[in-house]
Amino acid sequence: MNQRNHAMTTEPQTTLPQDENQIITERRAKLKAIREKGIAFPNDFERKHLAANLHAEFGEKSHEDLEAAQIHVAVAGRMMLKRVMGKASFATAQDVSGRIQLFVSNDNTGEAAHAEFKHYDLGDILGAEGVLFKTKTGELSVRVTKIRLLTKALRPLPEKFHGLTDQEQKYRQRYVDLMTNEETRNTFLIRSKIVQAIREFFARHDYLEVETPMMHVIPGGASAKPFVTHHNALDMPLYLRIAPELYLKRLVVGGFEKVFEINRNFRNEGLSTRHNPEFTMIEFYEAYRDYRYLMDFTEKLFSEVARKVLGTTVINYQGKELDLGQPFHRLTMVQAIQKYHPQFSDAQLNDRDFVINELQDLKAKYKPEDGLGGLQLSLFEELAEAHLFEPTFIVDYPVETSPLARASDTRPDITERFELFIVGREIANGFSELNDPEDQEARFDAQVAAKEAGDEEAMFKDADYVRALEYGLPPTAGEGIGIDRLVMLLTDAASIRDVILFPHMRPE
RNA sequence: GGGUCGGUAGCUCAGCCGGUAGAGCAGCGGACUUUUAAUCCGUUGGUCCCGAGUUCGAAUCUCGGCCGACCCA
Repeated sequence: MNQRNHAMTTEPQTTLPQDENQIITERRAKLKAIREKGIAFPNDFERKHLAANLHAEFGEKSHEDLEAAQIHVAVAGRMMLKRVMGKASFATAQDVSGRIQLFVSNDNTGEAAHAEFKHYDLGDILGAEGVLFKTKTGELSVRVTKIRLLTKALRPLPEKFHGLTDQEQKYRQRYVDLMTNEETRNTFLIRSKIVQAIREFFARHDYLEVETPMMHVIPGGASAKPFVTHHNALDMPLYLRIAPELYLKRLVVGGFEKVFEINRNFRNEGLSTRHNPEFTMIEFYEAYRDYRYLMDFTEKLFSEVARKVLGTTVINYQGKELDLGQPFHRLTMVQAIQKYHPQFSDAQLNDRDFVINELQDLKAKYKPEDGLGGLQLSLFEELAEAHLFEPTFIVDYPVETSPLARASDTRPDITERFELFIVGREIANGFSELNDPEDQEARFDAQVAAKEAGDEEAMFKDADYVRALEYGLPPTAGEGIGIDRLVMLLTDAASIRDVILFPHMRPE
């Protein structure tokens, strides 16, 4: 019965425009001929060598040394370039590590095999065996004795010199982008190294890596609109998580005193060069620490990751230089506003009416019901945020916009919270955690009231989370870092889509 | 949501003061045994994003729409 239900649901499907063309037709005919001769997609070629390893090991050897050594190799890869010259040909094969040149000739490969090779197309995947040698110009190459077509490519590669440049196609058909653009491959190699370096950092600090639910009954831990899905068996709505925060802190309650999770969050918001609906965050929590410790810890993390991945802490972002190895600036919101707008006095920026006036003059978005802190935050976002190019911690966030953060002991209207801005973008958010269950419950109630008053991004009340706090959360500090934005910074990427393999796109 | 730019051959792009579409690469055929985006000769290939309007005639001008990139909110 359930199966019937499933069968009756509409299956998502994609239909691509009819795009057969002369080239594809030609290649289909070639494939048909290959099928008629035998196995068209063989899987018995034994690849023994990678291009980059061969260059590293034998690239410096002389022509004579190579001839004397007679090094037999078996390489495989996609044919990216092809130069046919009658009785001999050159081809460039690309594997995961790089490229190696193949020399195919009547003399070494045989006339029949060479004749067949001439009909191979750019993009085809080849396997070749032969002996290493150096060409006249000194390029390490394989003098091919055997060559086979392993996979016929039916679709042509983009133009060989410019590669794929159309941004939309680079995102939609990332596989084509990856096979043609070294820069794209490099971006995602760096991304992988960044994540690896982060894991190493946390492992060395004795953190436990955990996985908490992606599907939440109550979406919590951030102020954002969630995606909704439906659980059939339980017949109830579920929300894709907007943050793992509340679950990670439950783990600290349970006694895992240092935890982190690197995974996706989902926020049902617009798309931009800085926003993708699913994005990767690391969140981490450590007991018996506060937000000041986190700031120092974050500086260490960023400079270590940069040094490991790029070999330096000095990075160039969109033509401007910054150093992740220097201590980051630390400013309050008011100080940050004054840094770029010194005409405002402390008295003015602490005058509610004055701030509202400024916001109105700037035609800025703000919530009129906000207290001074919330209004200052709106003004900060309007006047200062985009200018914070060098790493800067902004501190003293108002209680009303920080419902999970511990309030200051000296100023009850602000929290022990910071956000880190680099190149004008928010990249991290951390605070001393609110571990007073009664205060937390009151803050949730205030959020619920705001939601009922129409604030779609206000938080839901999570009663079990309050119950967990009632068992006792030790004093704890926690932080989230946007991995995509960090990768943008370290790969000099202008758009978040450039650092996400398959960014969200409107369906074709 | 607003602004700017763009959508022409498989790819990279010309053509856009209206006269019915071009180059390079890729493909196909030919020459060429050390090329490097090989070169040379020949050649196939188009829903000029979609729709409407203006006009004798629209890739080109006008309007509407779709899609994308960038900037702004």
